[in-house]
Amino acid sequence: MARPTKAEAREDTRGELIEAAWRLFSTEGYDATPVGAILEMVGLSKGTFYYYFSCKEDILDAVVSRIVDDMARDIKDIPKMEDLSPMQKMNRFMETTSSWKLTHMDIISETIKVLYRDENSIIRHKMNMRTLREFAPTLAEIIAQGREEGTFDVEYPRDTAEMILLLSRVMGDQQAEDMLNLQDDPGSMQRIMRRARLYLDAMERILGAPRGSIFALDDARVERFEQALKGEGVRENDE
Amino acid sequence: MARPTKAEAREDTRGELIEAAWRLFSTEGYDATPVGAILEMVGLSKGTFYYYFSCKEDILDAVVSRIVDDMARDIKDIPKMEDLSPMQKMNRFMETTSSWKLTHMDIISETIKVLYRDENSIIRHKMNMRTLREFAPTLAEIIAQGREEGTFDVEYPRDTAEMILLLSRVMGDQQAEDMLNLQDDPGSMQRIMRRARLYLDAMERILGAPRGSIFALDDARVERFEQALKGEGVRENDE
DNA sequence: AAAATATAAACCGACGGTCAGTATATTAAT
DNA sequence: ATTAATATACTGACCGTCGGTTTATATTTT
Repeated sequence: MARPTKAEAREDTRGELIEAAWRLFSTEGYDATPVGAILEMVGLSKGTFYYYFSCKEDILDAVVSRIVDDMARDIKDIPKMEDLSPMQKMNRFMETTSSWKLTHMDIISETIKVLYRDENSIIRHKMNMRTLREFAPTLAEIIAQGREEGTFDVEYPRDTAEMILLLSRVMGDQQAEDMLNLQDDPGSMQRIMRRARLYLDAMERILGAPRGSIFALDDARVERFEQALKGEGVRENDE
Repeated sequence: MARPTKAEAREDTRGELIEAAWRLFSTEGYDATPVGAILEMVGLSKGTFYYYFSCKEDILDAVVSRIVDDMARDIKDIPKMEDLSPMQKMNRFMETTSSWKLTHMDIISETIKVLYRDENSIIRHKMNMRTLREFAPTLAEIIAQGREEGTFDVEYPRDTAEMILLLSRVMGDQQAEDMLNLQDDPGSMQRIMRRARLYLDAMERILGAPRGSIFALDDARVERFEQALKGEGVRENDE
């Protein structure tokens, strides 16, 4: 009734709470999830929550850190890959971030609906800030390498990196929005693709890279993307 | 004690509520402002609020609409100004949106601190969405005119307009953040300017416009900008 | 006089957060 | 080895606040 015996003790209570919180935040929303629901899910009582976290926002930060840091691991060592040219590293970077989303598409597309509700903009905002902080140095390094080799024509790698990241963020936002309006409007698929190319072109120009050098949207990827969306589109209808 | 007589009746109760709400949201934050505080400010009671608004979020929407629509009025007729070239219209557009911020700088810089707190991202998000919806058609029209005259080299005016708008939004976000760290770091002023130029350059490239054709950041403007910031920087210290 | 309008005020349930307490685990002292 | 002292992990009742509802009531309009 108080501290559990070693046998019945949890191994990673904090982690369990974070996981449960994410499950709830991404299905119900942040405001709509009472702290009590998180505790109910893992079978603990109110007090325990405030033993591990100082307030509700604190566990949101933890949730966001966990997700973003998970993504960050995959890209952190791209600048050190010596068999890749800066341009290839750039593409690898783009691929990795976008394919992370693709791999998690099944989860994400269900989640997007919730995450992109107005009231949940705090979740997106925290993710955005964290993503910027975690990804910008890596991308800046790639850009700096490219500048030294003459592949990119930029003055300030760090600022440019942030701008590229920010651009790809708003692209993601728009695509998410488009995907939500997908079921009825058949032309929206083309709009998504058109926009994606527009953004990719913009990034090329910003980097001063040759036209077509960023190809994160090759045909195979588009194909997979369409499949994922179609699959979801069908599932969408039986609500 | 119930319905006031015609003599003591308010003229625009709803408007008063919206104004009071904005005053509180922008100084205390959205979550941190209880509905009751808005009523207290205008001297009304709970029931009245829910007579004019269906819920708390409803008055936030009203606040946002009022502000954005106010800005939108100044730009809506730019495309029809026949004495201006598309390029000039583009610059006028940029000037108007950025100078709106400048004119309201005294209010804004105090407000920014509140608005840019994580919990208030819902306010920013709603403003962003509304701004995009209200401004994009106008900007798209200007771009389309420029394309026909050969000034701009773009394929999709509407998408490009949205992208430009989105870009200037993230620029604004970054500048706001920079301004918050202004008091201690003296180099941040230069960073703000450097970034602004970076973004303006990026927009030029996206539009396929000649280098230097967008000059929303001329010296006079920079000067005024610096003054406004300095003034605030001083006031900042006596907290 | 009836209906619609504009306001008051008491009230409700849910939620975030606090707190005093409790039982187990661990470490240090004897 | 035993005991004392402290740290850890957790409980659950409780509190204040807040968004929102409901009912009442006085005034205007029709």
